[in-house]
Amino acid sequence: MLHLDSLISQSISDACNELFGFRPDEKQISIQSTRSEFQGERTVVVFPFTRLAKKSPEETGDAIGKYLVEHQEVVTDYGVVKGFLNLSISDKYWATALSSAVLEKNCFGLQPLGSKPQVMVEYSSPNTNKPLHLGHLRNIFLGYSVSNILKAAGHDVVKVQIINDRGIHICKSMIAWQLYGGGETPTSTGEKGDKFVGRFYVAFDKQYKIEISELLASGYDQKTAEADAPILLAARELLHKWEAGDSDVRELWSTMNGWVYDGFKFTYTEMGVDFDKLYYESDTYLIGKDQIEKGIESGAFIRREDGSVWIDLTDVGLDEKLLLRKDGTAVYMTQDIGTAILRFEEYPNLDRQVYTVGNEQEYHFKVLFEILAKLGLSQASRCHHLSYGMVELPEGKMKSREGTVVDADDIMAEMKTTAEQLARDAGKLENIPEEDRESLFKDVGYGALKYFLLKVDPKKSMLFDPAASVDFIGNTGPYIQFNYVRARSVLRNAGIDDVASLSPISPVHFDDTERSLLMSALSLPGIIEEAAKSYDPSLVANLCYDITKSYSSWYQNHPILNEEDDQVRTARLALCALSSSAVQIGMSLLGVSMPERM
RNA sequence: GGCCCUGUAGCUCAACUGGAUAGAGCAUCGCAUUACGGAUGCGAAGGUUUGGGGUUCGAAUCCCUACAGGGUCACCA
Repeated sequence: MLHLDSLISQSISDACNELFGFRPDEKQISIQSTRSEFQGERTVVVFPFTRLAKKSPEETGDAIGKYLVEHQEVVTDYGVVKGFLNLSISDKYWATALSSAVLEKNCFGLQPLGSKPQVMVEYSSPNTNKPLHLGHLRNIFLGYSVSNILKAAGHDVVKVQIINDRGIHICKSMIAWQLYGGGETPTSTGEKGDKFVGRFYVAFDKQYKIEISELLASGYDQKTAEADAPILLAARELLHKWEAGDSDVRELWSTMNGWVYDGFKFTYTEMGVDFDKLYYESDTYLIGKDQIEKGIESGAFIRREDGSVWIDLTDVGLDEKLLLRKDGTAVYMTQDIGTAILRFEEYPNLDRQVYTVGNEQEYHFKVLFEILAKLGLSQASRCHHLSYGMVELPEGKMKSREGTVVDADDIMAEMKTTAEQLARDAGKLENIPEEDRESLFKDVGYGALKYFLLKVDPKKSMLFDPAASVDFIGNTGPYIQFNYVRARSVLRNAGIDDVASLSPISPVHFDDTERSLLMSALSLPGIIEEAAKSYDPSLVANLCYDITKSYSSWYQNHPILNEEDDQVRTARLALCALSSSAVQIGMSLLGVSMPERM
């Protein structure tokens, strides 16, 4: 909410009280931007008051408008159209709002750290056997950005990742490496560690399929063939040895995981994201098992005759769910229970926990939270699944089998090259010093990618069109960066070192274009708050675009440096400064860095 | 089949959470350049918000229903 709106809202409440003898509650007072075809900047919807005021919408609006002009100095004029009260705001208000926003400089819209409770955000948490792909990019950028936004809104944020470093899937690539690896390592082959291990995971799958079809040919039924394929049995054997602490198996396990981590680390650094703490499933699954034992004692869980442990959630409309296999080994859910509990123990001040995980796991998290509740843990209500939709390609879903998976490292490299190519085509290359190029192309290329993935409402599935994503015009990251660069250039040419020196700003006349630009930029604090509440970076992305579009259009026909009237010139410089810093702050929340030149 | 999500311009997305004549970008067509950075700006065209009911001052938004698409219901993670 605009600061302005809270002033107006208060006065409306007073007006209703004095004129009609009732105070509307906050939710009834709806203030929005005035449509451009009408006079004024803010519009109040008066319908909610008409019943209690016992007057027609027009009369009600007129009475409130009159009251506001008399009692609220920021309101200079009003007009009533149907049930809508349009308010004109004084130049003086805009000037002071601009002044104080400019004074805040790089902190505009940011709440003091720790003014809100501590929140933990989990994101990324990839399968360690598969290289990162496009879907992970959405997850990672989303989680990182939500963390930034929560921090900006004043929360103390802990960024974490759960590493699924144990389990049957890991054993699959281990057995494949033992069988076909011939002792090679990422160093010996020159491969990126995660890709190297991923190759063996694929090799496992290939062999597994061959063995299944052989078994089928010799008369097995599908289910038995899938369960009894020799290579799968070998992987299970490894899992047992691992759980028993066999030292050879553990050593191979930690070596191969090390390769994967090295590979991921490279990609994270390239993306500019980081974590405060890593949780490893191998450390938390035992806690989960303990909890399950407790749950059996308390009667929340049931142990069946074959030894497997289950929870019955049919009473809350879910199914029965397996918690421990009959051989006593842990499943995915087991460690998730342990991890959730461990986190709240380790961070006693933790208010809530946010899991950034794709929407295909909505059911899983529903079950998890329900289990925590059945265990009698109050944390259950403080867990939130930040669910996001899939990224689809023009030709449909990504399928590894069909080779349509878009690899994360590949797409990032491609974005960087495209940035360079476009700079060359635009003839901008010679203006950029050699030593700055690498980081500039990363800013622009990765910026385009991050913005492209974050501008869409997270919960919706989205289409990734490679051609459109590398486009640098229209609603794209580079378009925003470009206009930022131009604005910064104006400020440099004006010789402004410290934008705070522009304040105070005299109440010059602001025209419509200026008012709407100003309103856009001033809404940053409210948008940050809203984005933090709804875990939605797209709100911030869209605001950055709005500000940029307003700025660009304003810039086209409002001279700044060439303006002769000193007061107007200062006001315009301030507007330029505010717009650019608001955009810079917003984009940084998305994890996009803004170049000074491009 | 049960449960969950989605359906807005040719395409990709918005719409301040129930507010005025549903807005942007791309693509198409047209206009503007002695310029503080044209990787720009302005305009035209493009809509029965999947169909049908309902709720009310007012619906893309809430309810019911039909249809279409996706997800999920593993001793996988």
